[in-house]
Amino acid sequence: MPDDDLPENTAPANCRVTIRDVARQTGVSVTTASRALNEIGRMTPETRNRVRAAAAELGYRPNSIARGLVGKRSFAVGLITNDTYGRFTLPVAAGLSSSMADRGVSVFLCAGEDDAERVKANIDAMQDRRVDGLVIAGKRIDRGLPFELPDLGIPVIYANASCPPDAIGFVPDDQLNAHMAVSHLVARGCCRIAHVTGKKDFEASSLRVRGWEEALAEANLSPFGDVCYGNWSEECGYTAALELLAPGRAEWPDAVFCGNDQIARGLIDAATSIGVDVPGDLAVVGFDNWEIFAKATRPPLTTVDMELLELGRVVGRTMLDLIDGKDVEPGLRRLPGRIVERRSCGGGGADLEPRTNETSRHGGGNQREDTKCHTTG
Amino acid sequence: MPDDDLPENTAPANCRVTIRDVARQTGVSVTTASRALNEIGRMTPETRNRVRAAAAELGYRPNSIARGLVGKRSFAVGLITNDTYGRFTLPVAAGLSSSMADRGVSVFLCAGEDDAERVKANIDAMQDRRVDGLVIAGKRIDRGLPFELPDLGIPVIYANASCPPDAIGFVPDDQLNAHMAVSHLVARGCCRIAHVTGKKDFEASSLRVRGWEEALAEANLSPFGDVCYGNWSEECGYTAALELLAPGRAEWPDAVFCGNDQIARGLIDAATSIGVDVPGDLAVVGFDNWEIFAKATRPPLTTVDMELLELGRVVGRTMLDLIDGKDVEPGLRRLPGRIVERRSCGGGGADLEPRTNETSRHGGGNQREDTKCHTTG
DNA sequence: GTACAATGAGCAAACGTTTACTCATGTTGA
DNA sequence: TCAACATGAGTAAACGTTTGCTCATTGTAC
Repeated sequence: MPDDDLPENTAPANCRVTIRDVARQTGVSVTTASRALNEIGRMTPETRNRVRAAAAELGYRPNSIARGLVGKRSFAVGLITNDTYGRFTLPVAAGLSSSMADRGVSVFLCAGEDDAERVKANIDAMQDRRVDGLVIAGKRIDRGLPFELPDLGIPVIYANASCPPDAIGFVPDDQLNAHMAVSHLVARGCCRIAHVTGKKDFEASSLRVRGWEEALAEANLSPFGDVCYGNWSEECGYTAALELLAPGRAEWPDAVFCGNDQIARGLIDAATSIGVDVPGDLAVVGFDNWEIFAKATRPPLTTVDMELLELGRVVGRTMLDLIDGKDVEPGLRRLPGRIVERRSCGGGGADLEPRTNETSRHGGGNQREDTKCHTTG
Repeated sequence: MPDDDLPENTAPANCRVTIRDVARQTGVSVTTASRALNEIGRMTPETRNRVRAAAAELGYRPNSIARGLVGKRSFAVGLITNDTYGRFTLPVAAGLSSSMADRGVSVFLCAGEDDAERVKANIDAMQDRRVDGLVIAGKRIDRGLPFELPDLGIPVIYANASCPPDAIGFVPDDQLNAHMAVSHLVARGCCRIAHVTGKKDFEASSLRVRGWEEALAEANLSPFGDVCYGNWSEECGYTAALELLAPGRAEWPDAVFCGNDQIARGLIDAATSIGVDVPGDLAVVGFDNWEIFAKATRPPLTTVDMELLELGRVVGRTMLDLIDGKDVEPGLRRLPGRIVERRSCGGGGADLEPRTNETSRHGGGNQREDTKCHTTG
């Protein structure tokens, strides 16, 4: 005959303790146990504490699957990404994951790989799992899903990707970030600021160009020459530098704002190779704060950090709000980054290193100090 | 009065169609519908087809949560990683995800961030979700979890991380990969092959050193000088090159096997800067096939690809076997990579680019062709 | 002393599947 | 002709929670 009215638990060792065990141990019903642990319902503090104590003693942890089946929430979200390389997605994913984990929400990682069929299959799988929300993450702010997303009945947030008009999206504020970078150069006395960037058809490029122009205009300066477009590569920075600093030119730039850190790297290498001192003769600011590049340049690179980790966290927090049913204004939000100061714009950055003693083509002086800046004003 | 004996489905639009709907539509019981769709049990082909048709028509997709509750499987695995940067984890994760996705298994991404508490919390969360298995991924083959993992009652696989004696783990075969890289140099006629690598206390370093020695011994060659250890950085490659190629030396190497692509990058830059032609005077092979570096060197870098994506796939397939109850021999498996040929060892690689016309310190000839190789045999 | 509200707790249904059993209906073999 | 059996399909329990409802008890106001 059984000791209790509840059935014996004869489960094998690997089977976890359920709320029934807690209830039996405490001598209350499953209902009461559930309510005690979820801090809902009315009951004697004494009962609540007894249930809690039993749960702790038994090492009870609620089964998320069962909870997900009965409740409306699965406490999981899906992250669909086409960025297999992970350069942009991973910080976003890490931020998302950490901000969700604190609230008991887990993240499914789905590698879409730019293949529409695969993405569809992943989204189906996420629906089958009844995820509470979906994050679509990309590597380009002007590229989104390869197809229109139907109404899934769950919140969707686009992260670092383009999103439909009425959706909710978060991207780095490229224009503002560029503005910041250029203003940083202006504040350090630069007035002939060139811009070397990536492919022209990237929205990121055109926004950064606009930020460059805007910051210059704000300082009553004109753009130094035309924008040098390239393919985001180190080589294109190298080539652009040789052109910008060609001996035959009437005028040299005193600073270059680069569209990414690789370009900056190539540009600094080229400048150095022809005797132009960075930052003495030429200040350089990069974009991305990709440390593997930014710290490897001589001197280390002052650059823009897009704060993708924080972007991921914001996406996570917003998703939690949406899941909680709070209203969130639709639309695209552009999040500011920050300047990471190192040495390539002069001054002392965070990564102080012994100065190299390269001879400057311009006599080692800081050209910026010697030359009158003409303004457009 | 209801049209059917089954209750009306008055669910809102965002509520998905259940197996009851399929059963009702077909006029069979839920049991039969379930069996028809799962291809089990006995029934008329006609019945089975009718159920299938109804399911397709209604767009029925089984609810993974319900399925997970009743079955022993949740069709999900957890991926715990401490590699926030993602350089090593992301290919592994992508491979894992893709090989699992084909079998209907999703992957939870947990960013552990080297914080034991966080990792524990993540593992708890995964247990609460009743995952079918756990993958512990790392960025160093000689570092694992910050604590001993208790018996979870589910399969655990370590990927690119150290694992306890009786566990199952997969790592790149550093020794073999190094061996391949050096043999590649030997096959191209090099005989004074130096090795510049990262930190001495990394197991990856010592294994690669061993592979270097082994391949040399196999070719009856002696190591060229001592191993140059560094911190995996570009700068350390640069410095090492200046030392190895110093004018005062009695003998110069005719090849360098580098512990990663950044080192190779620095080394090639240094060599080029002092007039040593790569690959004319010096062949260089890297490690990692990190394209952003391997393709940016002049000439593009021949290097070792550790095939981490494939490693992830193998981990996935093994995990599926384990979940299916198949026996897998415990222990650490070392997986081979492959050489990616570019231009830094001579010959034509995949990434042909116009040759630069740098003048060689050694007269532009290929030193390797001119010099007798002394052997240890 | 009665009516009524507040309190503490339990019953049972529900979530959407899967699956061990049961059962009616042919079908076969002696 | 009847037992034994194969077949096709259904019943109901189970998975581990949550939650709407009910109910006994106690306290309170009239």
